[in-house]
Amino acid sequence: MKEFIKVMKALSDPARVKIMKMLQHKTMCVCEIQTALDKAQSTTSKHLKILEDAGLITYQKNGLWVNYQLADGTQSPFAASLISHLHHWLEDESDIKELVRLLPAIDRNVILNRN
Amino acid sequence: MKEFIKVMKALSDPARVKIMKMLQHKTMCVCEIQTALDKAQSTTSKHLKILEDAGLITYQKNGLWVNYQLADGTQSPFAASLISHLHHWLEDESDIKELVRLLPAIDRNVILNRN
DNA sequence: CCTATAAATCGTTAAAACGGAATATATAGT
DNA sequence: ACTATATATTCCGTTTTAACGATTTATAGG
Repeated sequence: MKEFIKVMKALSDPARVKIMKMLQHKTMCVCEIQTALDKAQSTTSKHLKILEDAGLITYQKNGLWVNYQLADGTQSPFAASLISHLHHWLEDESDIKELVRLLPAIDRNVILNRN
Repeated sequence: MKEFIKVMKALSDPARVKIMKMLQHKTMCVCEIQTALDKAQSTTSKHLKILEDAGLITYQKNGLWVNYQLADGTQSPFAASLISHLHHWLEDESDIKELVRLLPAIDRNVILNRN
């Protein structure tokens, strides 16, 4: 029950759902996700932790960067099912479509003025 | 998005998940659900309203009684999907199994000392 | 070792969620 | 009309959640 509640709670916040929808398009670092959500860095980091604890996302460290991606669902059957459904759910929502449209422009090198 | 969040939030509380699992076995009135959950009447009533708003349950009035049952999911595709998954999800959880085991003994006539 | 920097954690505040007691509503029976 | 009663709603205290700024941690590079 706890595990189920954890997954449901994790997906009960619009910012976290947006993270899931973005990660279905590409792996992203914290600063990229933060930019896309337009939230503080600490806020973004906490949302990511909640999703990770629920088994919905995973990360790989690469130097200073932490790259987040969708989990494969092996941690939790509930997470697995919802990850799968989310691939088609909310695709027609205008805010999600807008978010996805802006995704290609969101790049860590651009965000941090490098090239 | 709002509709999705509403469904997820509705299923983010153990008491409400228990209600869903009980209703998959039988239609129940508020006083029966209240007894099973061991919560105050007002609390129970509020949980039911949240589930109903999310399209997860419906009710039929019958005199003084209000009989709640699982929704058919026509109100929301998210609700439909989760109602369906919940039929097999959590079946092995000990607290759910105990709840279901006690269900046959929970009867409005017994609760209200009649007959 | 020192500096820079991406991300995580801590401290605090405001808003939302949950709980129960008390009250209101609605319907059945007299 | 009056009473009884099953459920809904209101009010209020408590707990949880989300947000941000500030600080800490961890790693890369000089």
